[in-house]
Amino acid sequence: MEYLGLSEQEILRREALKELINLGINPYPAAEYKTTTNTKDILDRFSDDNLPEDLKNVSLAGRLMTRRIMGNASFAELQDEKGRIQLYFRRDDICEGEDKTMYNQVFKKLLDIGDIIGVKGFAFRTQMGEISVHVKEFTVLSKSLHPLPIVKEKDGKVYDAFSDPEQRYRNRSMDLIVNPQVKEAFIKRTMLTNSMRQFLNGKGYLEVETPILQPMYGGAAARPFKTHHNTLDQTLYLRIADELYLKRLIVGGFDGVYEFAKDFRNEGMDRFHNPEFTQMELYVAYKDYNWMMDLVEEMVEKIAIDTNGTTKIQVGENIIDFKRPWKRYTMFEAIEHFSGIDISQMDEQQLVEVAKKVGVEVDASMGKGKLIDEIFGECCESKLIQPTFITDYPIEMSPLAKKHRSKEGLVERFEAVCNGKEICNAYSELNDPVDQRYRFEQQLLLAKRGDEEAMMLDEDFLTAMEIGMPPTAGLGIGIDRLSMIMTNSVSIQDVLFFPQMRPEKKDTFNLEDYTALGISEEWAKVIFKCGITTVKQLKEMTPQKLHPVLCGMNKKHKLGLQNPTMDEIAEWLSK
RNA sequence: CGGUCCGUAGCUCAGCUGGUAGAGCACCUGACUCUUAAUCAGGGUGUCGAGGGUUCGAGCCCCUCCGGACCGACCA
Repeated sequence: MEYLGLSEQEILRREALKELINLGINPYPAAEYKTTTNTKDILDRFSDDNLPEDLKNVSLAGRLMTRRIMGNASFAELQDEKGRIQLYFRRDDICEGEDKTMYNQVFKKLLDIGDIIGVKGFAFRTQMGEISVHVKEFTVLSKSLHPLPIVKEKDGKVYDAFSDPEQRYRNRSMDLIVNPQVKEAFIKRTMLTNSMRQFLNGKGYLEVETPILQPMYGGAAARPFKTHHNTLDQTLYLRIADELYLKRLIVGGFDGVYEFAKDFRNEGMDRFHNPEFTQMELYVAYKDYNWMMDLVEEMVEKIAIDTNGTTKIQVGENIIDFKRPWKRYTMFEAIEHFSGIDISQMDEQQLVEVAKKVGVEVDASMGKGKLIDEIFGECCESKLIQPTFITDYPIEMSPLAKKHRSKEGLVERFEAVCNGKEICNAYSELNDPVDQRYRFEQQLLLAKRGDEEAMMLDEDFLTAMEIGMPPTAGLGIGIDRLSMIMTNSVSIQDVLFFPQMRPEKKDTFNLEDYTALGISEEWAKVIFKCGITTVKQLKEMTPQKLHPVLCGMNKKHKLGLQNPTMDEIAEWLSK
């Protein structure tokens, strides 16, 4: 009964599990398995002439990935976190006495690909020249009941790769086991954050944590996820940014704070967007955006070297070079450079004309700033492959950035664009509480015009600013986007372990529906498994049709149930 | 939300003009004490994503739905 719904291979593995237990072998032992080495260590340190002493007696553990059985000797491959190594088993080494069970039964019959075992033995080189471990003793550490995809490789060419994106994302464990390059991308992502953290700590900035559940969302233009706190009987939002909290800490007297923040935006999903994503935000007192540009260049250059050993990164068809200094354009310069149109002196009506000309869909809710941003997006962004700073944005788009020190209508803001996508966003932060209140009020006007993403007015934040915030430079840098570039990934899903997916919809089994017809629990499950998942479907059957189906299932899956008679089935269907 | 494509065995995929579900690997039975995509001899293990329709007959044609990928919209 318990095997119902399982494939042949899964049933066989469960039977092997029982057999192991019958032989007195615990397939899931509790005790620590002491290892002395790992696959990579052996391969690195092996020497034909002068084998290190400790490799003459090794203990290591991992997952069995292939087996090549040749009667009384076998080769297998063991995979651990660091890699793979070949194992050599001989019956008479595994079983010293007359009892050959450990080899003939346990190794040959009861182990499967995917099982986790520990082995003891010695390192050696085979006649064909492959460094291997000659196994003297093995221990089952975890029996695998679910078959793995079988991926074969020869001369660097991979056969039967486990490549279906849906399967891979839904079953990331499997993906990581059989696709080593997937693991590498995630290791690189961690190297990236380690590198960034090290850089920031080295400058003396303090890593902090601020609320993810916020009574009011702000710091970015986006739609939030909304939730509710029962005790407070209050609406809370998952943060879309942590900017407004980090600035309160600057007000509080920390001169450099940063946070690796999971942010949440309730918007579309595509290969550049996941509803939850990671951003690093940094605020440093007494600095401005020019200073911050230098910091970003220095930091990202270091990250490229730390993750890839070079400033030149292959991304798709392009080689992107993060070596300092990066190109810098003002936004107006960039638009003029790529489109030949100088919009720096234009009014809103003229901008509408330009926007239409370059192919932007214009609607009434768009202010001057939005129009300029759209024109930039259309003309420039995708053409900026090498890391480039775009500076001096229109004030309407940037309610938290300080007015430009010399250019009317602009703010001291920059973005770094790379491979056609924004990777960071930074300002000389607005610290004038009067101006900040005015900017929030302008946002409210935009909201009235229909801009769904206009910011809310945050009184608590304004109070903090009224206490007095030092002049401050702020930065937000997209960790997922940067990881995509550093790992040459085409989709954000390749740098998130568990990207958001729609849940698989499965028919739900409702036992009472069946027992109400006088069907036993066992047979109800069988009927459900046959694909008759509703009572309505069941009623449409005839006893003549159903009887052989059920008896067939019973026989095929070795359920050992008493087959129902035709009359019994007729009775179920008649109720 | 719109367009294009996809969903068949544990995995990768084939399946013609509608006519009894196929291959490789995996798996099962057997052989083999240095193999490595091991090999050799046998064995097909499947609600063809779900539901409905057309038809004598549907994996294939039509409709609806579910899930996914890509492009676009939206989203800094």
